[in-house]
Amino acid sequence: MSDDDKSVLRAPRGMRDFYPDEMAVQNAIFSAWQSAACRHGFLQYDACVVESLDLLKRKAGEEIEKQIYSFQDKSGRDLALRPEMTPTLARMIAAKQGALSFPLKWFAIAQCFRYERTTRGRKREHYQWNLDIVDEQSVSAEAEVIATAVSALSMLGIGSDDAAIHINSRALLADLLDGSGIPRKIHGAVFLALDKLGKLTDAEVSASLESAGLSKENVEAAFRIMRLETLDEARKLLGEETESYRELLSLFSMLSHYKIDAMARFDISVVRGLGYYTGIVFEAFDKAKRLRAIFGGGRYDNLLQDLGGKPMSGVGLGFGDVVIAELLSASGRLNGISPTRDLALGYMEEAQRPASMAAAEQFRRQGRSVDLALRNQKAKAFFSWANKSGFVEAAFIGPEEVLAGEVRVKTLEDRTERSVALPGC
RNA sequence: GCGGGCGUAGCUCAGUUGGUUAGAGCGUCAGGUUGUGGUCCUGAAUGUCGCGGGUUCGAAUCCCGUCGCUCGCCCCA
Repeated sequence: MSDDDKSVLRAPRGMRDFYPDEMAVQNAIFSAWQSAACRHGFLQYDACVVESLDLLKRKAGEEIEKQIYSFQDKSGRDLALRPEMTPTLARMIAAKQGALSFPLKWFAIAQCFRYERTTRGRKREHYQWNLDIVDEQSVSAEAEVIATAVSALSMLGIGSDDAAIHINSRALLADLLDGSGIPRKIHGAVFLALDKLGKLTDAEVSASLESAGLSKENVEAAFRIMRLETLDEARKLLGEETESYRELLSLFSMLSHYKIDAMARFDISVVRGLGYYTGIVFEAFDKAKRLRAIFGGGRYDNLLQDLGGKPMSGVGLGFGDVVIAELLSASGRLNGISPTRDLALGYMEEAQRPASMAAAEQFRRQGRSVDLALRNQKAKAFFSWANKSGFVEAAFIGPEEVLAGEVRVKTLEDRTERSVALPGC
């Protein structure tokens, strides 16, 4: 086979196929997302995967723009595969802002595309669970969104031993920086430095801060802020209880009422890259912090007005399928997940096919999932196949069964059998 | 965009300082006589050794290029 022949057998770079075993895992994740969202009163929506490039560009920086899968349709329209769901959500809400009742709680499971180098935990295509609460000012929105995500994690077997939610507030950071006399213009540089703190040496970080325009005193102040470990320390540095501080305090209190405060912690280093976050931001990580963020999100204030809608404050959360699948796999929680195979039905001779079909139909009316053999086969071959395919039960119909009007249904795991009457033909 | 590692059977990999028809395990399929699976035994199929070029009497092995995969960095969902 030549190179060309082989490459046509592979999915394009960064894109994924889901064979049945992998699809079962994917379904388990989707179903956890879906039922957690429903339990928390979110309504599902969906939208087209293709968006107008113009809409996506409004929100994206130059760097992100290069990573958008864009193309022209045959009439020359500039279109793109959506890199995230939020612009679409904002568009849908802005278009019907007068007709919708707020605050609204919506969720979507959206396939998103990003043209970039693939790495561990990051493909060019992924599914992202999006939770949004729009037009609610209070931190109850943050609490609800976080609690919903935690609920999904717990359905997948991930608890406080495995993951932690790191919470911060951009507003609090801004207050702290203001209080230290660091000009607004260069707050962004400090946000960037926070992200680098573990990766670069302190000397390198302070050098980059200085080159961004911070004075020596500013850099020292920035380091005092970046070293904060608790909310209480932050309050002391602020010298007063700012609104941003009280919001965080209130959020932690709400999380404790949901009994998920064990998973939550204040973490000054969480800033999130996305430009549109304005208030509280959060990210969930595996305990060992070996993987990328499991989910992340925060409060945005300007999203709707940027699209020409009425200003509304919202909270959003994005939870991708790739990292959680890696975490589940690393912690051995995928072992039990495989395609559901209920009852296998086989028959010895072509003559038993009609009776087998009638029996299959009877079981199916009872709501069972029945895989009826497509051709007759030997008993040995049939049971061997049924066993390795992971069926719960198997039944084999030969002349004797048809004559007796009865078939033995065998439970494969313990080899016990029970008799079931065949329907009359 | 920058840097590291790796491409041999469906999968995991051996393959000695270049030397005959390239191997193992797992998996798959078929058999071990009469209609019941996980063990065991026997047998079988499958590779232009990623691709192209070069060096050589001779290349899976050495060199160059290329494509692909992968892991970091940058950035970010």
